[in-house]
Amino acid sequence: MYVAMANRKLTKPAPESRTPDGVTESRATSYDVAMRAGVSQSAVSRCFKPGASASNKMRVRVMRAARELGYTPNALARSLITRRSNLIAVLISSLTSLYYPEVLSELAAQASKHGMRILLFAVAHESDIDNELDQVLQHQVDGVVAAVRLSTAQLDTFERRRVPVIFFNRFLRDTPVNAVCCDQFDGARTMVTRLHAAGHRRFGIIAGPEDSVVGQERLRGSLERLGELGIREVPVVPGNYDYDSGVSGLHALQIRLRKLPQAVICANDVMAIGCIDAARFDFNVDVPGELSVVGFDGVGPSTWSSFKLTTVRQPVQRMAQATIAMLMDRVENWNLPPEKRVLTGLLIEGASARLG
Amino acid sequence: MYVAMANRKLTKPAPESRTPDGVTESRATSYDVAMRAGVSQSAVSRCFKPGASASNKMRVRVMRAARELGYTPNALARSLITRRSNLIAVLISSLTSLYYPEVLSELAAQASKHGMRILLFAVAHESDIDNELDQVLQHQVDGVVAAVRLSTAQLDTFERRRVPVIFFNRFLRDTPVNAVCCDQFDGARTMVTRLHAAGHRRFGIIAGPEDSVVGQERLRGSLERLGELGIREVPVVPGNYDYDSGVSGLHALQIRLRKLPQAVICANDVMAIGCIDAARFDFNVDVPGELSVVGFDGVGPSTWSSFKLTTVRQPVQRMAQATIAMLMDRVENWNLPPEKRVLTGLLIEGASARLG
DNA sequence: TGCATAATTGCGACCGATTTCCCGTCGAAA
DNA sequence: TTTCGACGGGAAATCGGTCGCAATTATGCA
Repeated sequence: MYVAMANRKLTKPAPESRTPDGVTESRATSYDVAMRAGVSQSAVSRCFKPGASASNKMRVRVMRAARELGYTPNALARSLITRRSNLIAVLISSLTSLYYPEVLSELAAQASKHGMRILLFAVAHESDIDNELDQVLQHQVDGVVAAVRLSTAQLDTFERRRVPVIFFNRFLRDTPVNAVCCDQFDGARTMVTRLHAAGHRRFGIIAGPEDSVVGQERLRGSLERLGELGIREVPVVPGNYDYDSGVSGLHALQIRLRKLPQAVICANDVMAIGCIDAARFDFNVDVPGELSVVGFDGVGPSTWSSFKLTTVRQPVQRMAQATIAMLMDRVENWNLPPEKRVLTGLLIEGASARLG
Repeated sequence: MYVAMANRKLTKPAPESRTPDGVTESRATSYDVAMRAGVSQSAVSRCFKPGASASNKMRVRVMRAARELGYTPNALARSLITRRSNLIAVLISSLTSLYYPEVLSELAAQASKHGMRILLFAVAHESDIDNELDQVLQHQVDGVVAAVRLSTAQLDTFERRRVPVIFFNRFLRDTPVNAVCCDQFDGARTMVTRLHAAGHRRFGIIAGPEDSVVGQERLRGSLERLGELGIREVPVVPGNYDYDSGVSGLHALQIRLRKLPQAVICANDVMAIGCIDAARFDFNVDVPGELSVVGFDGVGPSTWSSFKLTTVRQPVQRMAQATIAMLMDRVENWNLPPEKRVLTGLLIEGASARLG
């Protein structure tokens, strides 16, 4: 059997931290393990690779030496040569919302199943994105999950470098991209249909930010269906997805209409909750008795007794699963054609709207 | 001037993706940039390092070539040689709570300021931790922020590898560790003092999980102060931090006492909210008129009009800032002694408790 | 027992940077 | 015009792994 690393470059000075007994205080490398086990360095590498050929005898020796030295393979070095970092960049904007943490949590769980880790990029402002994207590229991530807007140019840089990108709940119009979405348009139509069937005629809408594709789809779907049902001139007030804009949204609607509408469609749950609170505490109006309020997302607090929100719940878990699955497919096989997977939301008949 | 990389290993086959004009379809390396700019590879490296010496002339040439090729330095290769990954591992348990996403968001923002990225480890079950820790080590993170429990053994593996660990809002008893905490004990005492001063005498407590140091501190502080004020035999029911256990907690207290207490101290906001809802909808009792309910954390929904929670808000932003600052100090200088930084929570006088 | 075949395992190139060492060049002082 | 120091920038070692190739050993079968 191979005895010692006689041919190891002698120029390498032993680090000071290396103690006489061969147990290093700091990180041990595969060389150290090899030396201690009396095998070659490549043998150590093989022992740590599941499919590789290695005799049982050697495997035992190496593993023992590794344990004694507290050896852990260096993922950086591995990634450098294999060109696989096992890292997924997740680009996310407002982690402070109620919705995204749930998404992130599911993404992390799914990624973990595939042996991937998540490199988090929480972008506070849209302007920061370019800086962050540069970091994404530098870290050689295997793929990207984007829950933020990306320009065509930004998308192109990933395309050129063959880094697959999956959009989560948003996409670029007129560009073939990979995306997993919940069908906001359809969800909004369904919601309107139900409200209309229950007899509501005077509607008000608190929309999402203009730059939110999800919000715009929810708005489009609502307006289209309302139009089909013969209801036009629906007042739409802007919102930015937070509680306060739900509150101020209802006030704005009341001012616009000179009275409250019968039903308010909010572009997300948190605004719907704000709207309910405004109705109850500012206008002293009963929900759903005198006013129906609906939202979108199905976040945790929507089920709280105070709200029992009528909403369209997004199948976050299935969406995350689909996202990671699509991403992994494209990590393995760069050439797969762009694909959009659209899941359907589930209408939750809470108690914040009179549904007949 | 240096003309071409004549001495570059000729064994390296030109990748197929490399097009004649030198613009690669895939990733460009510093060699490619060097070749195009007509300089050595080391020169390229220097141009990308802020402090390095390089003439203006060269800098311009290199940067132009880099731009043309879409070159981005490879962080893996850099980290391998510099032994700095610029990665911080964040170990977090339940991202689905209302509190942790805020923490994560702040940590990410602070880390970004120091040029660090966050490698996210969302541990679903305590049993997964060892697996995840192995991954943490493999990825050569520069430091760890732990918002989960770690055993002494687990902490030791980091210690041995000289990876600094900062605990966030928890710590190991009787072990010198780095930690940033909010003074839960003190916060609880303050809260009790105020409630007592307002005339409350019959208390109930909905505690956190037994394995939550934070929850136990809040409990200890509450009980100690209550004892000092002459109030003993306070009923304590267990909870697990979620809405439902706030609801069931109040029911349990009612059963235990055969009537409702005057004030319920909940180990966190979400349970307090559940408790309020239970009071209102299950017991038809007015909060704070007939029952005072208080929580801890100061999460977003605590300020909603439906709850206006009286709570002790944690200075999350300052805590995150302190955490990252401590971590970076220890990344630069391994030898700094263990330190605990304890910040004080802020009592928010909402409207869920009668405070006199 | 002998030879063909299969299973191990060592060697060395390579991934893409950083950094030290060292030499050539150029400007300034004499 | 000559000398010396500062500065610029090339060569090469290095980080810690992976993997193709070839050599060596083990095994199978007649």
